[in-house]
Amino acid sequence: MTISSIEAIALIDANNFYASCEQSINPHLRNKPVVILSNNDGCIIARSPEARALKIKMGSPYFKEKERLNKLDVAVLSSNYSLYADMSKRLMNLLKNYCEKIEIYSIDEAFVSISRPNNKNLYPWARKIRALTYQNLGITITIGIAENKVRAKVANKLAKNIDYSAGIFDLARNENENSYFKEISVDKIWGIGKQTSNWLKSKGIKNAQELIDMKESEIFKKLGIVGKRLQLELKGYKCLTLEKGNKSKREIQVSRSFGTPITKLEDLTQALAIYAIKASAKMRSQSLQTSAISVFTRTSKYSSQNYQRSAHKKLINATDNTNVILKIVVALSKEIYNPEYKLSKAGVLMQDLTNCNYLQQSIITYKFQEDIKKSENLMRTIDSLNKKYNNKAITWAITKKTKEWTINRNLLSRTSTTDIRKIPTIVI
DNA sequence: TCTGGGGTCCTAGGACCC
DNA sequence: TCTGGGGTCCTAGGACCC
Repeated sequence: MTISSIEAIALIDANNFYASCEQSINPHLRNKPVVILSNNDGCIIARSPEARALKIKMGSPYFKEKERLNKLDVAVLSSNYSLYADMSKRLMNLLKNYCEKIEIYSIDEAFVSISRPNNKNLYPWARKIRALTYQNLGITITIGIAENKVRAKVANKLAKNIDYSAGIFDLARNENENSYFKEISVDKIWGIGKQTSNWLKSKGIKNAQELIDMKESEIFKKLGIVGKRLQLELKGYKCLTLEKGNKSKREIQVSRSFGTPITKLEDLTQALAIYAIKASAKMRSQSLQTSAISVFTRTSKYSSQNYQRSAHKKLINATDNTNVILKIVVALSKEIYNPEYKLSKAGVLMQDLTNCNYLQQSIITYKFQEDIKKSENLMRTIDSLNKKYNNKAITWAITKKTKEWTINRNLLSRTSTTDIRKIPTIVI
């Protein structure tokens, strides 16, 4: 019989992920200030360390910063999600080889579990994956190690804040952890957002140590079970488990802000139709089907007009069929349209998702089985052609009319790792 | 002029039932 | 005439995350 070793949890994330990806495929950008813009070239969502040093703010709208960025000679790029998704896949595949369990938490972050060796020292392990990631992907990662998820997040923050940490920090290997906890402001703790941190501050709670020492009943009364779990994890108890494997999605959303606000029903319907086609393909790629479809639209958060509507439709049979979904979405779009408002954003949601491998078919529709089969084959063919020809092969006529409202992506980098035609060329 | 997108979890309260 | 209260299920919306 073996004595089971103590399991440690690490939170591994990539530093300035989007900016690092761009710098990794384009040598000219290395060691230069780089910022990445959100969809629609709206605001700044990632900065290289060099850009950070210039005090360029995260989340700041691009149009306000444009001039200054120009003056400072900062490279500005639209976000290139196919590049980031591909780099993410490579990163996660690498991590998988060096841990026992992995929960991919976001595009640039993963919780992993690893048992502590006899001498308890995980620094050599951490240094190894950090070096490998840099060598193979050109990306720097930070590793925070502790006993549970919340503390691993704290450790990761400390690894970033402490100069001599070299990107690795093991909270369980530190004696004077209170002094570290006093350095962590409450609003930097995972799970504490703006509302909660305002409340805590009004109670005189400013840092992680004070939160740990706060009366449990008071936290539970205000923050419920979520707050209670958070406090217990900070104290070192294990409340949150590692979600293993590919947990299937509960909903799929496709939504965008418009480049220019729209007022015509035609445009709204067209936009929603395009999003519905995307969402349907996304569902099929994950073997999911929807039984509840929602659409929504709204005016800009920053305009004087305030209008927001959504409409829903429940389905008797779950479906992933674009034709079926399009019909519903087009009908729903009429319900949320209002000609008096300048609409700035719209989207579709596929909810009540079920995995079609376990799907129940309603008996009423039995006689339509043949039609459904035919339709399924058609969808499969379209998906595979689009995969082969880079999403340009087949689509629905409604998407082809001229669009005045489409999003701006004026500063896109090349899709070097996912499109063979865009591979970097070397001139000798 | 121009301010992202896509998720999850939890809770309060309404509808309905007996 | 007086008209309870507990349980369940569902939904909208809040809060948070990256």
